[in-house]
Amino acid sequence: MKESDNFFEKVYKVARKIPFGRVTSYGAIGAYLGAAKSARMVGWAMNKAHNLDDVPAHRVVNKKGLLTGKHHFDGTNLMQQLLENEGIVVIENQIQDLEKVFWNPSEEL
DNA sequence: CCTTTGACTACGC
DNA sequence: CGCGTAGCCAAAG
Repeated sequence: MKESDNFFEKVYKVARKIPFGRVTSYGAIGAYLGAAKSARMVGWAMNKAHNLDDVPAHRVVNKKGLLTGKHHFDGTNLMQQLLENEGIVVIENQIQDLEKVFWNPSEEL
């Protein structure tokens, strides 16, 4: 393993630590990584995460709790189903009670 | 090396 | 309240 991959590596690391039934935002992860303004980079890392099985990308949503990345899963409601499976209420790609299920790595990790 | 992109976020109209 | 634009940053082509 190479620590040089730290950016993506950190993203994967944090993403794997997301507790069951919780979600976080790209910006929150980015902030934890020290790149708060690079929320997109987190998304890019997630894109590579497709190669990895350990990254629960479905637990990572945008700041509004919107399942923006569901199009990258399989094009259907798979992401929503996964979240609902964890006890998260999702309606129209929008996570309900976001504040209850939101997991902030900067505070809880 | 320079240009494009991309699963974001904030602000403005 | 929905859409557009701008700012942001790093990787891929």
